[in-house]
Amino acid sequence: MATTVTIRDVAKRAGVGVGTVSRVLNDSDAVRETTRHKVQAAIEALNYSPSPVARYLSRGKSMAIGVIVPFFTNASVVKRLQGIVSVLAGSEYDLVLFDVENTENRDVLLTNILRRKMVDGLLIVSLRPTDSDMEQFLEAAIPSVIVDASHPQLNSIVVDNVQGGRTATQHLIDLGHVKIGYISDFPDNPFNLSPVHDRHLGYLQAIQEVGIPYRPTYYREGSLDSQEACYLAEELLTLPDPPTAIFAYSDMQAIGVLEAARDLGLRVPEDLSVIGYDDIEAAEYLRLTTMRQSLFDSGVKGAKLLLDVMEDLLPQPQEIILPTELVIRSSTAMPSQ
Amino acid sequence: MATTVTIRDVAKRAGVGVGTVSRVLNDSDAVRETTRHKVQAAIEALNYSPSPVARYLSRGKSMAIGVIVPFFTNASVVKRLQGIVSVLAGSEYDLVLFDVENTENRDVLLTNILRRKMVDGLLIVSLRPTDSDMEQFLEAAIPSVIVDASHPQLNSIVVDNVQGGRTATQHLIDLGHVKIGYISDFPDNPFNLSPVHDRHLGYLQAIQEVGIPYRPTYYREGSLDSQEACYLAEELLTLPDPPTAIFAYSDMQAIGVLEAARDLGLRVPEDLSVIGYDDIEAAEYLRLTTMRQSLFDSGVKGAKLLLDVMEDLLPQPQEIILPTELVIRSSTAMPSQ
DNA sequence: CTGTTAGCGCATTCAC
DNA sequence: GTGAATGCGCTAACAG
Repeated sequence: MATTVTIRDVAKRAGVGVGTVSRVLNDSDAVRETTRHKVQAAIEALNYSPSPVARYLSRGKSMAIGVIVPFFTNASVVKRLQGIVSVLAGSEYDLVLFDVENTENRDVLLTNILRRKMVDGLLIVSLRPTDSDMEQFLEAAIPSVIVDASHPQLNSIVVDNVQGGRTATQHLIDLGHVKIGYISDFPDNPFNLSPVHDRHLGYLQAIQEVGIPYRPTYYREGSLDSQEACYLAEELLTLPDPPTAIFAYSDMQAIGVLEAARDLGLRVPEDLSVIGYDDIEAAEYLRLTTMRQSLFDSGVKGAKLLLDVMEDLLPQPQEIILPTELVIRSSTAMPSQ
Repeated sequence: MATTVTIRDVAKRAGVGVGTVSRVLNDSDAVRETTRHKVQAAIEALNYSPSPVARYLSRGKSMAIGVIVPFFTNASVVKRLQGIVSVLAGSEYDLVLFDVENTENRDVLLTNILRRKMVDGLLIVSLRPTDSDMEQFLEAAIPSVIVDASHPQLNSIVVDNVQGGRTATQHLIDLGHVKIGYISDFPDNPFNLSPVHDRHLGYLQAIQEVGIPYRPTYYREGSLDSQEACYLAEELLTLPDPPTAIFAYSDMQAIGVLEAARDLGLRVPEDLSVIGYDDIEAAEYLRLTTMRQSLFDSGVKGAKLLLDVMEDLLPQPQEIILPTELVIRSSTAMPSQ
């Protein structure tokens, strides 16, 4: 039957004590070769492998890393997660995935994970801990890294979104655009305020730098959803004096803008320039000009940093800033007139 | 300090025994109201929550569901996973994610997961267990469900890929195409043989049904990667007598075909019709005609089935067949001449 | 070097 | 109803 074989069975079979078996399991050096072989033979014979759970209970380590992601349906989040998976798969840690879809959910999750010490390390994607969260963090003392958000007291992997927003807008300006619309994510999104704020700030800085006045009518906000962005873009494009270029907060939204243009019979880039942000895969297929932030790489870097922190317990919170890069494809060009 | 608060602390604080605390934790009915309140107060005061690990050890359940996915970078796999996440997030189970990138990896993983009983249930995506795996499955007796693959002895969620392949090809034929290329995944892919075989079979059936001879030159195979598919499509399209339509095994590959057409200055659908399979999100943006298989839904159904199996221990392996649907967009049309 | 023992935190009998 | 004792499988500290 499937009657679990325990360390005791192995010990008996090998004619040794459980302590010895435990030693060879954790390859302690203090075991005679002959004994080690006997034990290993017994392990083979019994087809034994130790229970990670019991090990955890006894040792206080779960050998698991928790990954908290918001809106797992979001393309850029998935891309970051892929980076995380790629490094964790090669580690000895299991990856426990938590999806956060709303704020209540979020709080409960964080509290449980932290209090119960369910994991040895925590990777938080695109979510900024509140100040009250921080107490729990400090209390739980679980090594953590935030990807795409930051907190002074926590390790984080970020990009300079102000700069990114500036560069994107600057690209449009360089092309000769003056009437530049901006489609944003909700800035009061309870999850991850800074990137949406920063990117918009970059946009503002760029236009103000060259003396383009800010036109509130050119600003729209909605969720990270191409449908909704499409709708917002149509609003912008049917204005009496519509923008000749639109900067979208994310590629998903830029895709919505592209659809709006198509629906309205506008050619891109002849009649309308569109620039996105992220460089998700679809951006390439659609030949969308965008600000690339190394999504996958942010996951890789975050996971590696976490692993480091878990080993050395680096005392100082690190903040790694990843570069951002303008990728010019075929969705931006000079305004037609 | 972060000194974990245990059930014992709660018991002491409430002036009761640990047994009683345990009872209210698992809301056993056999507890007096007043006592229950005392205990709950203590729990609140101490900010206590039980350790899932200890609970597991004592009860034999890990409260975790393992999800094994191959090539986590694959868009359709991600989509299925999203469906799984959406239902598991609402359950009391944690989701432990395992990524399989090669066959050795795969075997080790499966063995470990099964032998160690790390999880209470297992969801396997797009991977078919070998016969030798099956021994382990039966031995471990862990409730399992396979999504997008099947095995007579295991629960599974599948689509009829032969039918899907037929329908896709038939659509091209109905449009008037005769010279129909096919770009496949590797059929000797060690992971998931049947869909790639089945879909091609559907293609063959469809053309033979109407008397179109099979032309081996119109067949190419490569990985599920748009780059590679692009290359293969260029081979097809630069043939002396090139196909007027191409059926790609997956949308990702169809996207590669689209790129090849663009590189070659071919208009889609005027000069070339392209049909994909899956209906991933990008397919919509690109207005790609494709065979939709409800990726997300397959994850949802799989997770739900697993949950059911874990509760009732349905003895009979279920096989749920999901429908497939032709989605006509703008990448297919009549051949130009 | 190696056997024995005492927990890890909780669920579960078993008496009271 | 409720408290005390036992065990889940393993590690670690302690003798020998």
